[in-house]
Amino acid sequence: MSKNKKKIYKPKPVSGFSEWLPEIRMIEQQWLDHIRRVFESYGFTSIETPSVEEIDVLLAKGETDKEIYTLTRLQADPDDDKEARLGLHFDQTVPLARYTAQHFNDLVFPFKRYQMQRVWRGERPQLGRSREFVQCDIDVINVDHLPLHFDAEMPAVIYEALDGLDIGRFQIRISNRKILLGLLEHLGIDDTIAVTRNVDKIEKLGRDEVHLILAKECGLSDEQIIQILDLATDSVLADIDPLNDQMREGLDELNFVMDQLSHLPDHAIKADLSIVRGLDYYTGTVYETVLLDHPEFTSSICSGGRYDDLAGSFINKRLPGVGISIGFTRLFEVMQNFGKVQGHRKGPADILMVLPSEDRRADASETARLLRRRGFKVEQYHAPQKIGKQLAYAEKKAIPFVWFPPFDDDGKHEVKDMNTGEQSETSPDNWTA
RNA sequence: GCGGCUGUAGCUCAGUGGUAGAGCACUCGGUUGUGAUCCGAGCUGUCGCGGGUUCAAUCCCCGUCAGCCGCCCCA
Repeated sequence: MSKNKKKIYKPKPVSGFSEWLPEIRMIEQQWLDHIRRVFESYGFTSIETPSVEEIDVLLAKGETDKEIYTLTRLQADPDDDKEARLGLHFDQTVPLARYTAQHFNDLVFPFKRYQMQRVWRGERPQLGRSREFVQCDIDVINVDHLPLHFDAEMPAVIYEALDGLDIGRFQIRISNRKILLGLLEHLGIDDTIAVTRNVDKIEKLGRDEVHLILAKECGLSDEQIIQILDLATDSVLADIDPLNDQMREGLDELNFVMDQLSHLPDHAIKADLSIVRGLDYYTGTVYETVLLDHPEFTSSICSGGRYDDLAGSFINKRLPGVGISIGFTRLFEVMQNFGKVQGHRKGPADILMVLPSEDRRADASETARLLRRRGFKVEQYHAPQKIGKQLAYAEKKAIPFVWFPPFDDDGKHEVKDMNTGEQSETSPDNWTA
């Protein structure tokens, strides 16, 4: 006898693309449902844009360092460049800009929208950094002018959204780029991107290390650096003297936002001038969020900021906006890694309906329907196997109740609580868990 | 994109220059309508892939791919 082996493709995960077992997925859905409810409670409306955009759209803001996955047909003629070049979106802000410009006449401004979709970046994956991940974005966009109140609404929404998840304490750190940029202007420093990018690393590398980098890479004098680092690490806003109008404006805005958020717990909100975000399209308020109870994970799990003109590349209108984005997959994956996400239920069913025998199937189905109509989630066992087997199935799937319909015409309904082992007579009309 | 480490069963891993093992998981059984424990039996592998050295390679050498970690960047 020869083993007639069929060729099987050994399944393996693709790095940076995660998938969960049913019990974990159930928790992920609960988290997403919660976030969605909070977003909607503030009046944000849902949109969904395609996974792909034209490459030209994705690059409209001149971002070249993002690793974009492109989309081509396997059968495409490699010499045929007439095909539209498509790429998977790497964030939800660029699609939002395109969407807003495209549907400008049909949208109501200020346009408050939320978007919870996957995005793709061709990066090297590691814990908290995937190549495919879900972001939960909220943004508000208005025409010409966007009131500063919205800058304060963002952290308020995010606080509620994150507070409902089991992630321990967290801190939303807020700053305003105008403050540091004003100082750089005052000091006559032009290469603001390099400087801000390094100031952003103060917490990670320490003040001294950043000092060295700024001297070496940006060619700043000790005096300049000390002024910059003093500002970035000074957390008492009232002590800061504005050196020009830009700084004054930034300080006023930041003070206003902090003032509006005074109802939140102290630890959850902090003005932190070292937060500047490496991205240069933010023009005012900026946000970052860290997990206080898990300091070993230092990256931000929720960031964003204000931009003066979202869709300038797509429409001849000035559309200022402010937005913030929960790095959902990052957060979920990291919390899983810390053992904080533990699935118990392997399915949604509350009740497993036992099938006593084939000729009792109609009766079991009817009982199940009755219970479903009363709002219970009921799964029917598929075959009239031994009761022990049916119970073992409920046990494995962690279904909390097992329902025994009558085994014969004179029988009674019984229900068994799988946690306590207790079993008692009942009726599908009035049973409650 | 750069650097370090690692690839053996579905999972966690052990092992040897003479083509492999444990635990867990999975399947079946321990007779009637009741799970978690226990006992018994069974199933599972191109030892990541390609080449080299050797009578002989899962083991040694080279390459390659993949994964993990750090950097870069960021959610």
